[in-house]
Amino acid sequence: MVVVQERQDRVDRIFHALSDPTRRDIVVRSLVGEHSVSALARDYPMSFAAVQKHVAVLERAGLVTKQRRGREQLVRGDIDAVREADLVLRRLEDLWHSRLDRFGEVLADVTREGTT
Amino acid sequence: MVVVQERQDRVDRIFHALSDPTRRDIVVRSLVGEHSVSALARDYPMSFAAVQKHVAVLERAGLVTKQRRGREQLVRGDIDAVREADLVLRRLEDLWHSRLDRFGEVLADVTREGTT
DNA sequence: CTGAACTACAACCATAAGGTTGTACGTTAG
DNA sequence: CTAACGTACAACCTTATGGTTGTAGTTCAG
Repeated sequence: MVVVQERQDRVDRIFHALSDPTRRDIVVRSLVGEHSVSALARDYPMSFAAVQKHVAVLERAGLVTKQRRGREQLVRGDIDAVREADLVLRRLEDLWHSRLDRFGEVLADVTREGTT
Repeated sequence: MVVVQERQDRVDRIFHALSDPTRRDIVVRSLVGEHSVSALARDYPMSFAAVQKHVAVLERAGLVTKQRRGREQLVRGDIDAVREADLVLRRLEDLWHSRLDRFGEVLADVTREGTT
Protein backbone atom coordinates (compact mmCIF):
# COMPACT_ATOMS: atom_id res chain seq x y z
CA MET A 1 0.00 0.00 0.00
CA VAL A 2 1.38 3.33 -1.01
CA VAL A 3 0.84 5.61 1.94
CA VAL A 4 3.22 8.36 0.89
CA GLN A 5 0.67 10.74 -0.45
CA GLU A 6 1.57 14.02 -2.01
CA ARG A 7 0.26 17.09 -0.31
CA GLN A 8 -2.43 17.43 -2.89
CA ASP A 9 -3.54 14.98 -5.49
CA ARG A 10 -3.84 16.07 -9.10
CA VAL A 11 -7.56 15.38 -9.02
CA ASP A 12 -7.86 17.56 -5.92
CA ARG A 13 -6.16 20.39 -7.77
CA ILE A 14 -8.34 20.00 -10.85
CA PHE A 15 -11.60 20.13 -8.91
CA HIS A 16 -10.37 22.96 -6.75
CA ALA A 17 -9.30 24.92 -9.81
CA LEU A 18 -12.73 24.45 -11.35
CA SER A 19 -14.54 25.60 -8.21
CA ASP A 20 -14.03 29.27 -9.11
CA PRO A 21 -16.15 30.96 -11.80
CA THR A 22 -13.33 33.21 -12.99
CA ARG A 23 -11.07 30.23 -13.44
CA ARG A 24 -13.76 28.24 -15.24
CA ASP A 25 -14.19 31.18 -17.59
CA ILE A 26 -10.47 31.32 -18.23
CA VAL A 27 -10.52 27.62 -19.04
CA VAL A 28 -13.38 28.17 -21.48
CA ARG A 29 -11.56 30.96 -23.25
CA SER A 30 -8.28 29.06 -23.26
CA LEU A 31 -9.91 26.01 -24.78
CA VAL A 32 -11.41 28.10 -27.56
CA GLY A 33 -8.19 29.89 -28.38
CA GLU A 34 -4.91 31.20 -27.03
CA HIS A 35 -4.82 34.40 -25.02
CA SER A 36 -2.06 36.27 -23.27
CA VAL A 37 -2.42 36.67 -19.52
CA SER A 38 -3.01 40.38 -19.82
CA ALA A 39 -5.60 39.84 -22.54
CA LEU A 40 -7.43 37.52 -20.17
CA ALA A 41 -6.99 39.92 -17.28
CA ARG A 42 -8.65 42.83 -19.09
CA ASP A 43 -12.06 41.20 -18.82
CA TYR A 44 -12.21 40.60 -15.09
CA PRO A 45 -12.92 43.08 -12.31
CA MET A 46 -9.67 42.41 -10.49
CA SER A 47 -6.02 43.20 -10.74
CA PHE A 48 -3.65 41.67 -13.25
CA ALA A 49 -1.82 39.93 -10.42
CA ALA A 50 -5.02 38.29 -9.27
CA VAL A 51 -5.71 36.88 -12.73
CA GLN A 52 -2.10 35.79 -12.91
CA LYS A 53 -2.67 33.80 -9.73
CA HIS A 54 -5.79 32.21 -11.14
CA VAL A 55 -3.84 31.16 -14.21
CA ALA A 56 -1.15 29.73 -11.93
CA VAL A 57 -3.76 27.65 -10.11
CA LEU A 58 -5.07 26.36 -13.43
CA GLU A 59 -1.54 25.61 -14.57
CA ARG A 60 -0.73 23.63 -11.42
CA ALA A 61 -3.89 21.64 -12.01
CA GLY A 62 -2.80 20.96 -15.58
CA LEU A 63 -5.89 22.63 -16.99
CA VAL A 64 -3.86 25.14 -18.96
CA THR A 65 -0.31 25.47 -20.20
CA LYS A 66 1.67 28.60 -20.93
CA GLN A 67 3.94 29.27 -23.84
CA ARG A 68 6.12 32.30 -24.38
CA ARG A 69 5.65 34.37 -27.48
CA GLY A 70 7.89 37.38 -27.25
CA ARG A 71 6.95 39.31 -24.18
CA GLU A 72 3.60 37.62 -23.92
CA GLN A 73 2.71 34.37 -22.24
CA LEU A 74 0.08 32.50 -24.22
CA VAL A 75 -2.37 30.50 -22.17
CA ARG A 76 -3.91 27.46 -23.78
CA GLY A 77 -6.39 25.01 -22.31
CA ASP A 78 -5.47 21.38 -21.90
CA ILE A 79 -8.38 19.04 -22.39
CA ASP A 80 -6.69 16.05 -20.75
CA ALA A 81 -7.18 17.43 -17.26
CA VAL A 82 -10.83 18.04 -18.03
CA ARG A 83 -11.18 14.44 -19.15
CA GLU A 84 -9.48 13.25 -15.99
CA ALA A 85 -12.06 15.03 -13.86
CA ASP A 86 -14.77 13.74 -16.14
CA LEU A 87 -13.59 10.19 -15.54
CA VAL A 88 -13.98 10.65 -11.80
CA LEU A 89 -17.55 11.84 -12.25
CA ARG A 90 -18.41 8.99 -14.59
CA ARG A 91 -17.11 6.49 -12.08
CA LEU A 92 -19.50 8.02 -9.57
CA GLU A 93 -22.35 7.66 -12.01
CA ASP A 94 -21.35 4.06 -12.64
CA LEU A 95 -21.48 3.38 -8.93
CA TRP A 96 -24.92 4.86 -8.82
CA HIS A 97 -26.09 2.65 -11.65
CA SER A 98 -24.70 -0.52 -10.09
CA ARG A 99 -26.45 0.40 -6.89
CA LEU A 100 -29.66 0.76 -8.84
CA ASP A 101 -29.10 -2.66 -10.32
CA ARG A 102 -28.59 -4.30 -6.95
CA PHE A 103 -31.72 -2.72 -5.55
CA GLY A 104 -33.72 -2.99 -8.71
CA GLU A 105 -36.38 -5.18 -7.17
CA VAL A 106 -36.90 -2.89 -4.21
CA LEU A 107 -37.11 0.12 -6.49
CA ALA A 108 -39.65 -1.63 -8.65
CA ASP A 109 -41.75 -2.34 -5.57
CA VAL A 110 -41.57 1.22 -4.35
CA THR A 111 -42.50 2.54 -7.76
CA ARG A 112 -45.42 0.19 -7.98
CA GLU A 113 -46.67 1.26 -4.57
CA GLY A 114 -46.12 4.92 -5.43
CA THR A 115 -48.26 4.73 -8.53
CA THR A 116 -51.09 2.86 -6.85
CA MET B 1 -18.74 46.40 6.07
CA VAL B 2 -19.21 42.69 5.94
CA VAL B 3 -21.47 42.32 2.96
CA VAL B 4 -22.34 38.67 3.01
CA GLN B 5 -23.84 38.18 -0.38
CA GLU B 6 -25.14 34.83 -1.46
CA ARG B 7 -22.06 34.63 -3.58
CA GLN B 8 -21.26 31.07 -4.26
CA ASP B 9 -22.87 29.36 -7.16
CA ARG B 10 -24.11 25.80 -6.87
CA VAL B 11 -21.53 24.66 -9.42
CA ASP B 12 -18.81 26.34 -7.35
CA ARG B 13 -19.96 24.40 -4.32
CA ILE B 14 -20.07 21.10 -6.17
CA PHE B 15 -16.55 21.40 -7.53
CA HIS B 16 -15.23 22.64 -4.25
CA ALA B 17 -16.87 19.75 -2.42
CA LEU B 18 -15.28 17.29 -4.82
CA SER B 19 -11.81 18.77 -4.40
CA ASP B 20 -11.24 16.86 -1.16
CA PRO B 21 -10.39 13.14 -1.18
CA THR B 22 -12.25 12.40 2.03
CA ARG B 23 -15.37 14.02 0.65
CA ARG B 24 -15.07 12.19 -2.66
CA ASP B 25 -14.82 8.96 -0.71
CA ILE B 26 -17.92 9.83 1.29
CA VAL B 27 -19.76 10.50 -1.95
CA VAL B 28 -18.67 7.13 -3.30
CA ARG B 29 -19.88 5.31 -0.22
CA SER B 30 -23.09 7.29 -0.09
CA LEU B 31 -23.87 6.52 -3.70
CA VAL B 32 -23.40 2.81 -3.08
CA GLY B 33 -25.56 2.73 0.03
CA GLU B 34 -26.79 4.65 3.01
CA HIS B 35 -24.54 5.22 6.00
CA SER B 36 -24.95 7.08 9.24
CA VAL B 37 -22.55 9.94 9.84
CA SER B 38 -20.80 8.08 12.63
CA ALA B 39 -20.52 4.96 10.49
CA LEU B 40 -18.80 7.09 7.87
CA ALA B 41 -16.65 8.79 10.47
CA ARG B 42 -15.21 5.54 11.82
CA ASP B 43 -13.15 5.03 8.68
CA TYR B 44 -11.30 8.32 8.55
CA PRO B 45 -8.32 9.46 10.60
CA MET B 46 -10.07 12.51 11.97
CA SER B 47 -12.64 13.44 14.55
CA PHE B 48 -16.36 12.84 14.20
CA ALA B 49 -16.92 16.58 14.07
CA ALA B 50 -14.54 16.90 11.14
CA VAL B 51 -16.40 14.26 9.17
CA GLN B 52 -19.64 15.94 10.14
CA LYS B 53 -18.31 19.13 8.56
CA HIS B 54 -17.35 17.29 5.40
CA VAL B 55 -20.85 15.89 5.15
CA ALA B 56 -22.23 19.39 5.66
CA VAL B 57 -20.11 20.66 2.76
CA LEU B 58 -21.40 17.85 0.57
CA GLU B 59 -24.95 18.55 1.64
CA ARG B 60 -24.69 22.26 0.83
CA ALA B 61 -23.40 21.26 -2.59
CA GLY B 62 -26.36 18.94 -3.04
CA LEU B 63 -24.12 15.91 -3.45
CA VAL B 64 -25.70 14.12 -0.52
CA THR B 65 -28.90 14.35 1.47
CA LYS B 66 -29.55 13.36 5.04
CA GLN B 67 -32.55 11.55 6.44
CA ARG B 68 -33.27 10.83 10.07
CA ARG B 69 -33.75 7.27 11.19
CA GLY B 70 -34.13 7.22 14.93
CA ARG B 71 -31.05 8.73 16.44
CA GLU B 72 -29.06 8.25 13.28
CA GLN B 73 -28.79 10.52 10.30
CA LEU B 74 -28.57 8.51 7.09
CA VAL B 75 -26.41 10.01 4.37
CA ARG B 76 -27.29 9.20 0.81
CA GLY B 77 -25.61 10.33 -2.40
CA ASP B 78 -27.52 12.42 -4.91
CA ILE B 79 -26.49 11.70 -8.48
CA ASP B 80 -28.09 14.86 -9.87
CA ALA B 81 -25.35 17.09 -8.53
CA VAL B 82 -22.75 14.78 -10.04
CA ARG B 83 -24.49 15.05 -13.38
CA GLU B 84 -24.57 18.82 -13.09
CA ALA B 85 -20.81 18.92 -12.68
CA ASP B 86 -20.46 16.42 -15.48
CA LEU B 87 -22.43 18.73 -17.76
CA VAL B 88 -19.99 21.53 -17.11
CA LEU B 89 -17.07 19.30 -18.04
CA ARG B 90 -18.76 18.07 -21.18
CA ARG B 91 -19.40 21.61 -22.29
CA LEU B 92 -15.67 22.22 -21.95
CA GLU B 93 -14.96 19.17 -24.06
CA ASP B 94 -17.46 20.36 -26.65
CA LEU B 95 -15.68 23.70 -26.82
CA TRP B 96 -12.44 21.88 -27.36
CA HIS B 97 -13.89 19.86 -30.19
CA SER B 98 -15.38 22.88 -31.91
CA ARG B 99 -12.01 24.56 -31.67
CA LEU B 100 -10.42 21.56 -33.30
CA ASP B 101 -13.01 21.75 -36.04
CA ARG B 102 -12.31 25.39 -36.71
CA PHE B 103 -8.61 24.75 -36.60
CA GLY B 104 -9.14 21.94 -39.06
CA GLU B 105 -10.79 24.31 -41.51
CA VAL B 106 -7.97 26.78 -41.20
CA LEU B 107 -5.50 24.00 -41.72
CA ALA B 108 -7.38 22.89 -44.78
CA ASP B 109 -7.37 26.42 -46.14
CA VAL B 110 -3.70 26.91 -45.45
CA THR B 111 -2.89 23.59 -47.01
CA ARG B 112 -4.95 24.40 -50.05
CA GLU B 113 -3.36 27.78 -50.49
CA GLY B 114 0.07 26.34 -49.80
CA THR B 115 -0.29 23.71 -52.46
CA THR B 116 -1.53 26.08 -55.13
C1' DC C 1 18.35 54.31 -26.52
C1' DT C 2 14.13 54.99 -24.01
C1' DG C 3 9.71 54.15 -22.62
C1' DA C 4 5.75 51.34 -22.66
C1' DA C 5 3.84 46.78 -22.41
C1' DC C 6 3.90 41.96 -20.24
C1' DT C 7 5.15 39.31 -16.96
C1' DA C 8 7.03 37.55 -12.44
C1' DC C 9 7.06 37.67 -7.78
C1' DA C 10 7.18 39.30 -2.95
C1' DA C 11 4.79 41.33 0.94
C1' DC C 12 0.72 42.10 3.04
C1' DC C 13 -4.26 41.60 4.52
C1' DA C 14 -8.96 39.59 5.37
C1' DT C 15 -11.53 35.70 5.23
C1' DA C 16 -12.46 30.85 4.23
C1' DA C 17 -11.28 26.16 5.10
C1' DG C 18 -10.24 22.23 7.78
C1' DG C 19 -9.10 20.50 11.87
C1' DT C 20 -9.55 20.15 17.15
C1' DT C 21 -12.11 19.91 21.84
C1' DG C 22 -16.05 20.66 24.66
C1' DT C 23 -20.92 20.91 25.65
C1' DA C 24 -25.72 19.88 25.01
C1' DC C 25 -29.65 17.28 23.57
C1' DG C 26 -32.74 13.71 21.56
C1' DT C 27 -33.15 8.59 21.10
C1' DT C 28 -32.55 3.87 22.11
C1' DA C 29 -31.00 -0.22 24.72
C1' DG C 30 -31.04 -2.60 29.10
C1' DC D 1 -34.97 5.29 34.59
C1' DT D 2 -30.33 5.57 33.21
C1' DA D 3 -26.43 5.09 30.48
C1' DA D 4 -24.62 4.95 26.04
C1' DC D 5 -25.06 6.36 21.33
C1' DG D 6 -25.59 9.58 17.50
C1' DT D 7 -25.85 14.08 16.45
C1' DA D 8 -25.54 19.28 16.54
C1' DC D 9 -23.04 23.16 17.29
C1' DA D 10 -19.94 26.60 19.34
C1' DA D 11 -15.30 28.18 20.26
C1' DC D 12 -10.82 28.03 18.96
C1' DC D 13 -6.46 27.35 16.22
C1' DT D 14 -3.65 27.01 12.01
C1' DT D 15 -3.13 27.23 7.23
C1' DA D 16 -4.91 28.12 2.60
C1' DT D 17 -7.06 31.15 -0.47
C1' DG D 18 -8.00 35.23 -3.02
C1' DG D 19 -7.36 39.70 -3.27
C1' DT D 20 -4.31 43.99 -3.10
C1' DT D 21 0.02 47.01 -4.03
C1' DG D 22 4.71 47.50 -5.17
C1' DT D 23 9.10 46.39 -7.38
C1' DA D 24 11.77 44.59 -11.02
C1' DG D 25 13.14 42.00 -15.23
C1' DT D 26 12.24 41.35 -20.52
C1' DT D 27 10.84 42.46 -24.84
C1' DC D 28 9.17 45.39 -28.31
C1' DA D 29 8.06 49.90 -30.67
C1' DG D 30 9.63 54.35 -32.07
